[in-house]
Amino acid sequence: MPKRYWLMKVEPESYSIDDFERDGQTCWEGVRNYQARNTLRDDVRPGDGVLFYQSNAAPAGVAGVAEVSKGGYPDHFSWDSKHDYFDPKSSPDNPTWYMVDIRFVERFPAVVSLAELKSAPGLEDMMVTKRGMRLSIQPVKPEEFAIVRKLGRAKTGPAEVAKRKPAVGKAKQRKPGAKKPARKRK
DNA sequence: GCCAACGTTGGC
DNA sequence: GCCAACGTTGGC
Repeated sequence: MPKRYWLMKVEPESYSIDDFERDGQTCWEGVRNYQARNTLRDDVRPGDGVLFYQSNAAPAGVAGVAEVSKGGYPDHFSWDSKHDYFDPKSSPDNPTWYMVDIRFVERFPAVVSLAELKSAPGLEDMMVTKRGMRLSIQPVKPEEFAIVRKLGRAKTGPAEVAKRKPAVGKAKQRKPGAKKPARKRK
């Protein structure tokens, strides 16, 4: 199976690119939509490329790139009655919902906004640019992925303007850890 | 906060 | 199976 590409939505209020960069890895869970579930369960494979999209944000847009580190597996939060996304229909024997793990790859100096995606040549067919598109995981064409990454890398941001302080001592060691929901329900 | 566009639910 | 009501998503 050739490498595929996806756009995954996250609400930064729940889990932002900052959190992701710090954690290095996260599980992307909380999907409670059948079409998205089928994609996670059947199509998403380790090594696939991911555009990390922040929705409900100002501006909404792609904040960076990730890679799938674990393909679809049952979303155990769905049968945890204390969890926000608990679903009584789902059980370990017969899981209704699936999730995947993603690994942090890169962060753009600034977000590639939805408006930019909509006006960029070559992205006319990207699902996320369509009105009313609510799917939380969307397939992305390899060419589209490349264009978005190029736009993101071409950005300048605070990180480039301000000079970075040279790292001192050893890098902070962080264990990629136990998880935080990708999205949160009020 | 507004509100349009979705997806789901449930009465019939 | 239809479809109205309702809850959610998500840009702005």
